[in-house]
Amino acid sequence: MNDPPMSLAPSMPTLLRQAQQTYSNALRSALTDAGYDDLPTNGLFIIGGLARRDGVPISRLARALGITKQGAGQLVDTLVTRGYLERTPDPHDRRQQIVTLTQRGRAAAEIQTTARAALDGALEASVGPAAVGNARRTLAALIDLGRPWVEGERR
Amino acid sequence: MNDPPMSLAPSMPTLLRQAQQTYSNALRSALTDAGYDDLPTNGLFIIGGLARRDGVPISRLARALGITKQGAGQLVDTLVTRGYLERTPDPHDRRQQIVTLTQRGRAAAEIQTTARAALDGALEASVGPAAVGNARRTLAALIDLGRPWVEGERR
DNA sequence: GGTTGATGGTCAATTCAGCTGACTAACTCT
DNA sequence: AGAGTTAGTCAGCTGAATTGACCATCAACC
Repeated sequence: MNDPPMSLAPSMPTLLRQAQQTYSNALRSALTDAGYDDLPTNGLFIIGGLARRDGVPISRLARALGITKQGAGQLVDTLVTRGYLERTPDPHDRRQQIVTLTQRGRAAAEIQTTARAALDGALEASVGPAAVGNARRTLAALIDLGRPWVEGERR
Repeated sequence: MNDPPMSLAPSMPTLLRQAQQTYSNALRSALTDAGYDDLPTNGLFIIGGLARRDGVPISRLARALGITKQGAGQLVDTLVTRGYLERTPDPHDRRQQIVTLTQRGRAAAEIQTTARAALDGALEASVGPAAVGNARRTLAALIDLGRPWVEGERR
C-alpha cells in the first residue's frame, strides 16, 4: 500500500503492542525524571485511574486491571510501602479497604497525566484530532467485539 | 454484575491495553481450541512474526520484542522444547543461531493467522474498512513519535 | 598477522508479577 | 438465625524477564 515492497504491513497486535510501549515509555521516563522511579508497571495504571476517581476498593482495581484480587492486593501493598497509596477502611462496609492516593501519589499522578496529555497532543498534531478520535472509537469497538467472548470462555 | 471499568473516558493507554487483550484472548483461545495450549504469551508474537519472515536470529527477536537477548533466548528455548521452533546455525555467520518454525510451529502460526484475520474482519465489519485503515495509520504515527525517544534511552 | 572492539549467544542467579488454594470477616437475603 | 455472597488476606508457587559474567565470532585496522 504505502510502503516499499520489502516491509510487510505490521499486524494489528504488533501495532497495538508497540503503541502501548510508546505510551508506557513516555510515562515511565517522565516519572523517572521527576524522581518517581520505583513504580511497578501496573502501578502506573492504578495511579492514573485514581487520579480521576479517588477512593476505590481493591476488588474494583482487580477487575479494572483484569487480574485477581490477590494480585491487586499485592500491588497495592507495594504501592503503599513505597508511599504512593493509602488504605483506609470504609466506614460503611467494614470489609472494604478503600485505596486512595497519598500526597506523593497525587504528585506522581499529575506528572503522569501531564506526560500522557503531551503525547496525546503530539499525536493529534501529527495526524489531526479527527483521526485520533476515529482511532479511539475504533479501538473501543474492537474492545466491545471481544467483551462477550471473554465472559464465557476465559477460565 | 454491571460493573463498568473505573475510568470515565478511557485514556489512550487503557484503550490500547484492552484492545491488545482482545486480540490476545482471541488468538490464544483459537490456539487452545486447536490443541496448542502450551504457548507462552510472547510465543504468539514470535510465531506470528516467523509466519511471515522465516529464519531470524535471536537478537533480532529480542529487539522486535523489546526484551533482552537473554530473555529472547529463554523464550526460544521453551518454544524449542515444546516443539514449535528449531535453532539452526547460520553457515554465513557462525555466531548466529537462526530460528525457524517446525511443522508444529507452522501449523500453530496458521491457526493464529486465521484467527487474527477473523478478528480483523469483524472489526472492519463493525466500523468499516476506512476507519480501520485510519486507526492503523494513527497507531503507526504514534509509534513513530516514540521511536526517536527510544533509541537514546533504551539499551 | 595480531590486536581491538563490536556483535551474537549462553549460563547462572535473581527479581517481579501474578496465580492458585485456603482461609477469615463482614454484609445480604430470607 | 442461617446460608450464601463479597472483600480481603496469607502462604506458596510459577513464569517471564532481568542483571552480571562470560565465550565465540566477525570486522576493521595498524
